[in-house]
Amino acid sequence: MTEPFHSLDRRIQKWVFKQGWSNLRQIQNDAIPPILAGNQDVIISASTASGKTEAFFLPACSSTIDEKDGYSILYISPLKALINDQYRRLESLSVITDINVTPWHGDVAQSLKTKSKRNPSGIVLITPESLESLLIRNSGWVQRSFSSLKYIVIDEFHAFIGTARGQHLLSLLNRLEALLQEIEEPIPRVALSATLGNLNEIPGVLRQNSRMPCSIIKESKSNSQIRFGIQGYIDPVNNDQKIPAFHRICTDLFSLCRGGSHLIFANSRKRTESISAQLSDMCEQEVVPNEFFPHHGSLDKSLREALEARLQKDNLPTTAVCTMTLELGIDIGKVDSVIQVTAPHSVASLRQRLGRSGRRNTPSTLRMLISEKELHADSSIGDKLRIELLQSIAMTRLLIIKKWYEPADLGSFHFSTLLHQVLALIAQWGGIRADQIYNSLCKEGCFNNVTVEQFKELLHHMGQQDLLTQISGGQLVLGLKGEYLTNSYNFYTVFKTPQEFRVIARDKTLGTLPVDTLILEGQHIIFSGKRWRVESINTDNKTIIVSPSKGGDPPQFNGNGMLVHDTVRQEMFDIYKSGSYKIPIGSSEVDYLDSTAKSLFNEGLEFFQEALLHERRIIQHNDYVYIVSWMGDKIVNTIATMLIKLNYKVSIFSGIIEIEKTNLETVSNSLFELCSNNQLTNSDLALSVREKRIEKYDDFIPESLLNIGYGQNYFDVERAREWLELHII
DNA sequence: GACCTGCTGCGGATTG
Repeated sequence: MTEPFHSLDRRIQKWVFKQGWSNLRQIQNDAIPPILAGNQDVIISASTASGKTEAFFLPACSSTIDEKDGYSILYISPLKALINDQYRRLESLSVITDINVTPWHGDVAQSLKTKSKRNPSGIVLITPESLESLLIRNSGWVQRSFSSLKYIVIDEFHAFIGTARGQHLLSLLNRLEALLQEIEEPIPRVALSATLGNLNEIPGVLRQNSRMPCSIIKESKSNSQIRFGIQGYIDPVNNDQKIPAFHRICTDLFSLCRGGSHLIFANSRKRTESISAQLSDMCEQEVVPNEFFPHHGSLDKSLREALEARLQKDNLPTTAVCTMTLELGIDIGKVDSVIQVTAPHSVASLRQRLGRSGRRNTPSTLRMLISEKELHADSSIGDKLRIELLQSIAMTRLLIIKKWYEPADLGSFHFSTLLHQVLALIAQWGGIRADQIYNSLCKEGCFNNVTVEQFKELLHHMGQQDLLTQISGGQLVLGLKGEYLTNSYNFYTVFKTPQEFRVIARDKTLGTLPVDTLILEGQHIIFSGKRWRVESINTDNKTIIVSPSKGGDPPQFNGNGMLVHDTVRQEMFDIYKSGSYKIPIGSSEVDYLDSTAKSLFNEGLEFFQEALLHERRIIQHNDYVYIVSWMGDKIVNTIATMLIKLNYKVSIFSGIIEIEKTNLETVSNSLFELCSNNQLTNSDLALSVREKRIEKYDDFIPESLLNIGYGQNYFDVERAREWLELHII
């Protein structure tokens, strides 16, 4: 064992030996000195299953092992399932070291929480929402029982960064630290995370005021091998004659996956259901036991857990057809291969998915199955360019050669979450002055891009809606509406969830469907990878009763789009410009496309060259004008919305802007005028967007702030103008 | 043309 190991407490060393470990991993050794020192924040950045959790807990437990009064370690996780996993893993350590471990989330028995409340000590494993409820309802107890807190550790920190829930978490950390103010030194924050695109910016996210230095511990680059390939499919226009691409994809999936252990990522719950039902049918036709199962967020927990256990046990061949639910940190072991059907949405998520495959001594395997429409006289430019295949190729190259992935977007205002935190602070203290709220949340806190004027406007608007009211002496207290919101069971989460129906078969809950899904009695549906007939729909208790049947289609689940990054579109352009998708390794080139994908690529390339797209960004076809910018969706959205403001009829397909009933000259002149207007801002553009209420409390945000927040998230006027000046004018 | 996450205290019935 190495030098750092010997600085751990003897009881911790004993536990390590009992695990049968002959050595600590590199990140575990590296983490010991800064965590034992206890005078700095630490970011541990490494892939899934690399021993990050132990890297924190070994030194942290070592230095707090004899603390018996109050909690010493606060562990925060985005998932209840992860808390349960960690609790199991810490159990043996807690037996040897006599450190209490308390899981604390909505599913944990009240009795267990009450017991820990009477005698707080050791480690608490909690969700942000449960911590919020403790701060609002029990802040006095929190102040006492966390008064000797030594560490705050956040698991899966990458899952929080840039999101409303992440902003909530940061605000909670600041509020907790403010509550424990008698402690002179701030409490070290430790973030455990998957590798991040902009790692050097993360210390500033973890703590906004830099009151503590931050060490970054990074896993050294692995030399693991990757096998990858892309298979193309042509979806025929005339379905009577030829087999649809979907069926050929399923046939190939069946032969690729049968008998092994695989994950199929299908990008939407609807497609996940279709594919898994089709593969199950094929098992039935071949008279073999079914080994294909769906996994997504609308399926009941019991079904998902059964599948996770089956994947982990490894004794039965199992393929999960899944959404991002199997991208996260839940323990399912490693699989033989990962298959992506349709183009991935981001390189970052593709990377997480790839990390799920590759057993000991075998390379990670990634396959992509991409279908494109057969061309006809009226095919769109996007189809002619074979844009989905091109995006898949670009993402593969960015992941494998350039080792690039999207950095988190850190510029959002999060007004909805700010409003939530204003209410939470007032609820926590009973009454508090406006300047105190501003200082704690904005000036010293994580909403530091919000100005005093914007904050005043928000408070004023909240007052008008009876969310809060000012009493004599200047204190703010909750208004009637504010009382109603904060007393609701639903208040502790900052993210929005739709109303849902429960789907039940033979008294067993299969999962949930959004209330606005169009489902009728007697209809046949696919759900949970099986085929059903809808027997009855009960709107009072929000249930749908189904019975087994044949046939049916999966229901439509709703969702918002996401933004493709500039770098991905630029890579797509570079590939066509250079004319080759191959990856140079040494003096040779790796080809990873099958023959269909290759001919699809050549069709797209041919159109690119014929249309002179290597030098033209704007083209005309009949009375349509197209802008092919090869830029990310923020810039595409900005240019499209600028044109909509000038009353053009505009639509966007995969980053290509289509303008109806016009000509090149007219559009170019308009764009020139737009560029000469230096006054136009992102918020001005947001004015013409109708549906801007996206986050949970957006209904209570004044229109002006809504425009600022939306503009910041979806537009970039400055860079769009730069691009237009360079390429169009 | 997407996905995911989480949440209380109390009253009343039932059981040992």
